[in-house]
Amino acid sequence: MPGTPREPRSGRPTLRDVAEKAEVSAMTASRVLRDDPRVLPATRDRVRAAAAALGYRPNELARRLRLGRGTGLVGLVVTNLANPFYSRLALGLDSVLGADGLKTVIGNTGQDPEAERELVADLVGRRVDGIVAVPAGDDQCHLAAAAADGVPVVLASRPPRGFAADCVLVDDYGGARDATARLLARGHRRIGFLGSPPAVYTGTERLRGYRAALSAASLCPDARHIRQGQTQPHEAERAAAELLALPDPPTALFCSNNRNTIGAFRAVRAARADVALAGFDDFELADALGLPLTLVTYDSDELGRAAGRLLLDRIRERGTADTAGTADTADTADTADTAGTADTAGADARRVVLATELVEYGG
Amino acid sequence: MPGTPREPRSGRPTLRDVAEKAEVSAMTASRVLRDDPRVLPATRDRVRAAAAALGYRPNELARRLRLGRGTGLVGLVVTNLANPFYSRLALGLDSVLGADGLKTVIGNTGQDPEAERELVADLVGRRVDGIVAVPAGDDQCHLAAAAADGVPVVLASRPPRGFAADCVLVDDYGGARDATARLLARGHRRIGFLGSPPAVYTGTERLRGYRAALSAASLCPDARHIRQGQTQPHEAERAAAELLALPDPPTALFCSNNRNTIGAFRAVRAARADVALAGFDDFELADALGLPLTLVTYDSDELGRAAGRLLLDRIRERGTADTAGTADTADTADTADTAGTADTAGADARRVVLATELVEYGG
DNA sequence: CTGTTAGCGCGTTCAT
DNA sequence: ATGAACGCGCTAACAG
Repeated sequence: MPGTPREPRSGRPTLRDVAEKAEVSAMTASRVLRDDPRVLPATRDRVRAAAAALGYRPNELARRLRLGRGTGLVGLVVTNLANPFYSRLALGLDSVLGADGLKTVIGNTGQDPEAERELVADLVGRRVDGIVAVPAGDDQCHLAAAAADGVPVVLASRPPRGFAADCVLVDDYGGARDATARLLARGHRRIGFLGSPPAVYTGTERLRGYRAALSAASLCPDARHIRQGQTQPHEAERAAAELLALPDPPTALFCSNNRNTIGAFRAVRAARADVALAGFDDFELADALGLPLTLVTYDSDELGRAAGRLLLDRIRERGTADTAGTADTADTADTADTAGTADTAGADARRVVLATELVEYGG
Repeated sequence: MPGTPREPRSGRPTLRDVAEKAEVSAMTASRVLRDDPRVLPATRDRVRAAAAALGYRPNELARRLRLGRGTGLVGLVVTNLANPFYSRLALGLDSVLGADGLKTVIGNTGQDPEAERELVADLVGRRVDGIVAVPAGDDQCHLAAAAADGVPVVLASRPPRGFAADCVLVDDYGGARDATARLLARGHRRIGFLGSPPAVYTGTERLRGYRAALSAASLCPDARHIRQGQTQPHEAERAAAELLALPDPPTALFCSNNRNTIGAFRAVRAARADVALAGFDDFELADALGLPLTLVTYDSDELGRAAGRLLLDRIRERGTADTAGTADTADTADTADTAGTADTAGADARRVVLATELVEYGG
């Protein structure tokens, strides 16, 4: 005979084990454990006892496979979980998903685009019910592919490029503009900029905001005062130090994220320079640095929660829509071949933008 | 007829779809996609083309179910992912697991013991291949149950209570003792203690270390100078302020974690008091606070990596051991009833302890 | 109320 | 080199 018939399976007790022990069929056991009412109380108790004795836990995977309702898993794709920004995102996301019985699978790419591709492919293979991603580079083909495969995708902090997907953004432009404007209002005229690599969406948006504020004040930003490309505080510190060493150094700095703000702070303090500091992102102890600091803040947990809500909507949408095709009982057989084109029906992509707020520290 | 025979299934293309399109049997398609060599190159190409055209992705879940080799998922149970301590743990863990093709499922309990129970049960139901946990309270029954169910469990930062499991710890006692000893060496005699609730293992171990240092200097710690129970910086700040307001206040404070250190720092600065500060856990900007600070540091990523390695060992162990029972072809049927007792065979529980180091900031 | 049949998507075993 | 049957663990549909 092909399969080994009734070998004492290695691992955990199965539904049939429970059924045999309770001397009922697997079906009855299944009903009991699913709290199906139409079961004789006596039988129910026997089954429950058997299950308890065996330490039976239903195999959620097999069940989901049978039900075809998805895995109850959502993939989270980020570059660096150690960054508080991402860990808060993860937390906010998980809190919303968890309330709906979904679990979050983390995928840390460490800035590697190739790792990101593989990760997304792996998640799709695992049949996650959805993906929340903060893509590292500007190539989002893998996400587009996943979306085309019918996996709901939500982007956080960056908009989709080249395909349709929901996203939740921060008001990068407005926040940066307002913070820069505040420096201008204090009389600063030479304001430097420290930011992430140009490929990073948030960084360039914030640069746009910075430029807009300068333009509004009829100022032309000095190209030598703009430094992009710093990812870590020590890189930012070095870049800031170089700006401060210029013949006519800036009297204020705007930093496009907390890594750059912290680096700039160190440089300014080391140089004992009288330079005003402003930056995007709040961070712990920002108020304790002994330097005046203007920060653009926002609710970073809400970023994750909003992403979670968008995703949940799409997941539910997919669950109910099902076979709501246009033509009914179509028998034109040759159309079957052209299947496989994106199934991104539903409503158009939504975009949530989180407001920012300016706070002043130190002084 | 029962099951709807050949309805155009809703979701994604399946192996059979590929097979039909390539005009081969499902088996052949399966072989091609698994790179089985014994297949005619021509057939192989047809199948590959069909798969590509359909955008086919093998269902990893169904595959794993069939193979019975587990899900490739590992559960991580922590109280607060927003705390850098836990996010680094997650990162270190995921880096080790990812190299072996395993994915990490996060479970954030938010200090709620009940949530922790449910979470662990859910993870077991999902058939994770293992669990890494930092239990919140001292009741670890749920973890013990999981372990008894045959799921490898590794504890991080706290030892198992009431059952056998691998764990990776930090040298809480030694680190706290050394830091306190350094304060003593500087001439301090009244040293306060700020720490987490008594139920937290690390907190009480660090308290033990603090006490040991005092004893070694023939000092008896003043009970009024010991404050446990602070979880957040603002609670710690308040507690520290109360210590500083005492008739004969401590001239130095030892804090059992970074939440307490940060709170204490704020209190000391607010009071402009000349109080020396020491604490467990490093944190960003600790060097920039303008106050001398002695910190007990350790490699918090390594905590996660070590946990990952321990877990991987156990998972592999379980994979190979399989049916290595003692008796062969045993037919003594009545022993089947007593199944369900812990299967925690393998080697005895291992315990990894991470070394700590003292660093001095500020000054 | 309970048992039988069938199949989710896949891979192993045996046959051709 | 390819295909048929069977089962992983579980449940919806139909009997009885």
